[in-house]
Amino acid sequence: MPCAPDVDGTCGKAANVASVRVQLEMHSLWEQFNHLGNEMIVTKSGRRMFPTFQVHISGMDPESEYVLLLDFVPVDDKRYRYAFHSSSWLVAGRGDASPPGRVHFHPDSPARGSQWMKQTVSFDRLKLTNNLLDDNGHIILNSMHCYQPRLHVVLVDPRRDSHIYAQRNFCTFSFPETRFIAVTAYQNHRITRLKIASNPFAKGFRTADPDDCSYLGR
Amino acid sequence: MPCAPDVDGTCGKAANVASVRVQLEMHSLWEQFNHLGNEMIVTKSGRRMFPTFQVHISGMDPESEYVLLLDFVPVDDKRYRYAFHSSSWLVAGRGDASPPGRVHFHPDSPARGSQWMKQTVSFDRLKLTNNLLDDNGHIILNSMHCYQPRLHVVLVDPRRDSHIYAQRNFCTFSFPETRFIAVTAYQNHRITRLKIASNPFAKGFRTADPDDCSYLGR
DNA sequence: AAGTTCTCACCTAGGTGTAAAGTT
DNA sequence: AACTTTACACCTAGGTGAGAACTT
Repeated sequence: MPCAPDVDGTCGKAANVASVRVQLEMHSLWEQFNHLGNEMIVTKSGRRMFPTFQVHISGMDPESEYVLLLDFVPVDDKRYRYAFHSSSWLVAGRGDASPPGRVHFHPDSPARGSQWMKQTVSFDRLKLTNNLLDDNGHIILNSMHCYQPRLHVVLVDPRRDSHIYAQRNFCTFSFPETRFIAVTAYQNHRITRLKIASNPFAKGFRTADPDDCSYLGR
Repeated sequence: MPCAPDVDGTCGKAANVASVRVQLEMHSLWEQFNHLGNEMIVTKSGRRMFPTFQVHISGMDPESEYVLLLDFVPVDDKRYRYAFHSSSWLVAGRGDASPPGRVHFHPDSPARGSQWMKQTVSFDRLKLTNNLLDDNGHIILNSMHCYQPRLHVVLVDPRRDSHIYAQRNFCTFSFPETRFIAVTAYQNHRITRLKIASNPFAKGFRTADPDDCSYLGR
């Protein structure tokens, strides 16, 4: 289902951002992870997300330039722990201090609307880290905290003093099914199994167990 | 040795292109290949160059934006063939019709001078093909013809009507030691041996022969 | 005979979870 | 006890020239 922008950017210009629509790719895979309580590994050197955050975009002005970026907002101010006996996440106290807030610019930015719209936009170069001192430009997250990824679409306004209008030139998209808890090691074994079953790079850990293929939904 | 631009772009602007200097990386490796008569494989699906065309750039305005691109000019209007008995290239007649002229934009283009200058700029994504109908954007060359790669540095002028000044906004760099003959299979066995000795992806063909390491120059 | 295409084993480069070891 | 780090085997993805097969 397409997602309408959280911020309405209606204004009189030929190219604005109000008509932009964004659809999450691999929606049903995200739903399966979200249903189990999704986890994403963070490491010192940085770890990719899986599933990858990928979207299909429509409604851009083909000739105008846009910048796409992703950030991660804490869902709450809590620290979590996993209760193995009940297979569930419990609140373990107040959240730790937020690490330096960073954004990940899609490496193709800036690009024209026609470029963004003609194929799936994939944020597969993005990496998550728990290293507060990271200087590779990775996204820094607190382990055992819950995060919501957000996509921002920014119209590059060629006019001088465009900062005056900047508030009208971007919109934000948030897909609740992409929420996850950052971890240094997987807690829920069902998450581990679904990652192994669906991530091509983990094929070496697959068994002949047909349950491993259940994510195919067929 | 830095290479001064072929085209002098002196003009009164704060940022121009006349002061740009470009230095070829892996110069001594290029020299060794050039000394033997360099060959580059072309295939239907596209083949990387080796050595890779890499440069170090200085003299740009850090704040201005530049586009970098590579093209390949025929050195002459001749077709060559390799004489195995004399281990040398001979003229085999007039050159074939030139394929569609293409340029390869460096994928980071456009970028600010500070970005281009802070590390080696590598054209390792560029691929050479002999397929006249290629639609992957690869550089199309005639096999058994000789080519000279050229680097163009284009200043992105933010002023309106910048096309009026466009002729002053680019310069071209040409390194004679990067010249080569396009082939579908290597002709000179010494070129083959030097490629195997110096290209990490050909390590599987290396023997214990110490000659294979001669390119190290030690 | 000369040049091109194709498949292949062998690499580089780097993304996986595992299990043991380390840390607090 | 709870969490993090590290080395590792096993993958994906794709860049090599060899050599056989194919084309003209």
